Amino acid sequence: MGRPPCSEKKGVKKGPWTPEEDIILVSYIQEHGPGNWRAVPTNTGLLRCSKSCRLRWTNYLRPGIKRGSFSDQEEKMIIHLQALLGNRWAAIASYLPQRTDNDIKNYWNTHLKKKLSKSEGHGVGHDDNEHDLNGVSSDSSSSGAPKGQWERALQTDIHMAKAALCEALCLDKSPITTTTLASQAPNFTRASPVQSSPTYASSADNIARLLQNWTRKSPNSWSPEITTCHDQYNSNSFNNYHQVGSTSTGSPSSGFGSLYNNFNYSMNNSSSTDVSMDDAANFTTQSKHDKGKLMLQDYDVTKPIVKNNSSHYDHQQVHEHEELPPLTLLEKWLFDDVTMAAPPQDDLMMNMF
DNA sequence: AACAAGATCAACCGCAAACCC
DNA sequence: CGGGTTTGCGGTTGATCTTGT
Repeated sequence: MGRPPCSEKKGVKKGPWTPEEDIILVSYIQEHGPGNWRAVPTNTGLLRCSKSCRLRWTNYLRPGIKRGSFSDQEEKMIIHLQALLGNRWAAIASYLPQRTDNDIKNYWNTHLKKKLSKSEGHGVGHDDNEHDLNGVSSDSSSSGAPKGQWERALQTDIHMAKAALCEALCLDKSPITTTTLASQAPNFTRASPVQSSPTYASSADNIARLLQNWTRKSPNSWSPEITTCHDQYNSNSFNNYHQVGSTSTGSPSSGFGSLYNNFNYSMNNSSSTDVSMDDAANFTTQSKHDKGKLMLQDYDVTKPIVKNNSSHYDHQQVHEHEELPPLTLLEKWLFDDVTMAAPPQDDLMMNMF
């Protein structure tokens, strides 16, 4: 008999998070940093399981998350990467640091799958299995996929891991991070003011924005380099949040005001700082067991390809360079529209080295 | 205006890997 | 090394929103 879901525990709440809960969680993380999720419900009094807290943070409250509709470039990247990596959303998300794996997964399932199946032509009698534009199974690990495809996907992973390592070790080369990756895409703007998602998502986004500078307050914060995007974050952010919170939940809790002041502090002290895409890309979480040491984690672009191939790749070694590995060739390929219809061949990937 | 169907997406669940003792 | 705990990931669900009739 397995462990029962945490939500089955007595007094554990399920369902959508309220703005009040978000504030509590954010406030706690602002103080202690993410990690040690098990302690979060206990220490905050939130009636949520640790898992739920972590999910809420990583998917919605974490700074640097972009919400709203996907740009064409993002869409193409996802299609490319999905073809390359299969349904490894976390790996794909690491190339789009502003997007969460959940977001990408949803977008794939709701938009791209249909789009691709349409573009594939009008029912040449293909089955329900998803295929990318190139006819490669979208789920390279699925049992139905031919062995060759699975091996190919694995080999590609290894190649890309090698590329990342190789380039990371090239100190004389100026690194190209997701910053440049993103900057090549005209529509890759941070936190687009035009939010397609209506109420709650945008309110969570506002909290995330407010958090951009929270590390300034937290001496023990795990990511001291994170700075704030002051140009976009004005007090309206919180006001919007407040409004939304009020409408969606009736009325905010009494503790809301003091928390607001708390966040306002951050905003008012953010005027001299700037944020870049690098900040989002470098946004790492501290291992609960490695306090004080930056660790490569989910949203670090050095990690994606090797996530499941750690034996091929020395994370620490790369990290010591304090720079993200360049992805020049991949970028070139990913943003090359011409190659949309032509998958990367093994020999092409091999030529990277 | 009311209802149904479809679309969207936040959140949950289960599993596996990572981690610690 | 083994067992227990924690974390991360991907698949899935279900509530809510949107669109069509």
